[in-house]
Amino acid sequence: MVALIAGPTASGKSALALALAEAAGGTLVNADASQVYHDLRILSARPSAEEEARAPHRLFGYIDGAEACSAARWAADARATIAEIHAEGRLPILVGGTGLYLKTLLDGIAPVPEIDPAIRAEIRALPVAETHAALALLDPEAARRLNPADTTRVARALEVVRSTGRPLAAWQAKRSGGIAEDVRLAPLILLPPRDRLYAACDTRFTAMLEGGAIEEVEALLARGLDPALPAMRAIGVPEITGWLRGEQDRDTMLAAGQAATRRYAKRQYTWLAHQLPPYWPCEPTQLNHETIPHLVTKLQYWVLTG
RNA sequence: GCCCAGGUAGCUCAGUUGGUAGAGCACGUGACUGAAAAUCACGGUGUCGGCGGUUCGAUUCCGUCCCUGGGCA
Repeated sequence: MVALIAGPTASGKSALALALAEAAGGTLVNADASQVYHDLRILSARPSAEEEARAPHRLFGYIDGAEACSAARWAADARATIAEIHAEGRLPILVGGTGLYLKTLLDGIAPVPEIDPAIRAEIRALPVAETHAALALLDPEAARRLNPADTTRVARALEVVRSTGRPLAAWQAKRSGGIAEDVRLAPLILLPPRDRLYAACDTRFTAMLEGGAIEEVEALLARGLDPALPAMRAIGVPEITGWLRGEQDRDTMLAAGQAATRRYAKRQYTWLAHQLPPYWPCEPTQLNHETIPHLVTKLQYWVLTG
């Protein structure tokens, strides 16, 4: 049995997961793409030391910011971690907001081999237009299918065909590594009212600024990392960096950080509402001290009854 | 009180030599197979400050009032 609590940022999923862990002897497993980075405690809203002391936490802050995680890497780590937790006789509780990571863990992903780092670096240094033109020669089908401005996907398609000699679509005909067939799942998707969620996003970014986010960015900048790394692109890092460099005033930076948080929550909302199995239960109310115990009870029942 | 400059989308602003208006951001809808807190697609949401006047027609011209900013007293 694996419990799964998914929801957009600032939906209160961590508090619910922690309460379930305490009630059911569970171990939290992070399923959030930014909370994996050690350098981002405050900006990724990772659980505090006090919260981590209340129940075992896994896959939080376990990757150095100088590295780039990926859906496949996280899913492999999560698969192994879940097996360990089961061996301990505890309940794994997946908690996070990165839909692609969860889908990869459950349904697997195309078994594309590692990309030659030199090819990847070369392609990412190119302007999209050139990448797309190169893709049109090596994988015309992908070039037609993808939007020419979609830098991430166009680069991915080109690096795959150049590094492996096969087009991406050929690899994607098959998925591997998913655990959905092997485990029983007790899922819950949190979809709180949009206005409440946005208010929580705004409050959250303000609190981060007052709670050490600036020092966190300063420390990150002191490392001199590539700005293209995921840890350097996390919400708040570019905004605070711009302010520290005097490119914008504090109010502008605050508003930009809040807007980025809201837009992120909205994309998660769309993803969770459309890309996950439609029969998964949803929780449409805002979580608070009254609703959390009720949901914990409900989840415990689902866990027990499978 | 007088003089200037403004008042157009949620915000910052363009613009219309008179034919009811458009950019960026915000916002909305959506896509998503190894960077996903990423990347991308589509959508203009509006008493053009109020009230009069001129005109076939006013957001545009005129009058007046209100509001904001600056200056002079």
